Amino acid sequence: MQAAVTFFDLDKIADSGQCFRWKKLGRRHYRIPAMGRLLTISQPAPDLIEADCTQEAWDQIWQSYFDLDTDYNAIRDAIDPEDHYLRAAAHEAEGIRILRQDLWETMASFIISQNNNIPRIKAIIGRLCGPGEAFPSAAAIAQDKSAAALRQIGLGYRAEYLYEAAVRYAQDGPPQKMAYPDARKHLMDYKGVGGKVADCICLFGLGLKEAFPIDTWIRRITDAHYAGCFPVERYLQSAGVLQQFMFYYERSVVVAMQSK
DNA sequence: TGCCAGGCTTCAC
DNA sequence: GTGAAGCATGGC
Repeated sequence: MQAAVTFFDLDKIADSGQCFRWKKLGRRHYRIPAMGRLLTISQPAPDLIEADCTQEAWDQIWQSYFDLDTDYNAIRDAIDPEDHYLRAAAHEAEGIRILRQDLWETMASFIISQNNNIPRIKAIIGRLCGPGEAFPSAAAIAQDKSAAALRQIGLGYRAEYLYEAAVRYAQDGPPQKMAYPDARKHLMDYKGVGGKVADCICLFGLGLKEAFPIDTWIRRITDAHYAGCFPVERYLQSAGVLQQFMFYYERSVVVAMQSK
């Protein structure tokens, strides 16, 4: 099927550090294992996508996954006109959307992400999934794995965190729908989930855009451009989107510098 | 070799 | 509540 899109760039989303299992097939062309399915999608023109799913599946699953009901142009246009750094970041990051990903996969992935780099996160998650390309459920990890087995695929000290989280999540099931402050608090009750990882889970797994994850990159940005404190109160329902723009922008600048 | 990576827990104060 | 040490691993 085909669909019209706006503010959408597959390559930028893939390179924005929120998803770790997209497989690049070519320019703006990916195989995406997500939501218990496998989608092949390409973007032959900026405002057009082609995907190998039915219209019904697109409407019911992928439209939500890509957050196509949110007006990202409006978010960009609401940026403080005096904030030149943020405006530049939003311009460079045009097309990035916050994916609404499976909650358990997001939780597990960002537990693995702590004090880690993106290529290695991808490699570990690849070994965790194995050849089947399906992300193991919490119950599957709780039953079939052990902390020692997780260490063997490179999780390091995070192995215990992931194993304990799997056991608990398999037992309790996903949390009830909660507002952002409660959801964040609930997630931080998991061992190995601190403020930053909880915010990533809120943002990418629960669609709570108030969440504003502060990692080493965002810390550097806020220190350099915002006197250590980004004005989240100005952007209540979109702070997480802007965080993602800045994260992408800063990293793209550094990568461009390194390749010179 | 030392530093860094989408940080967190623990412990001292 | 804040601050520092320790934590696995691999790339640079």
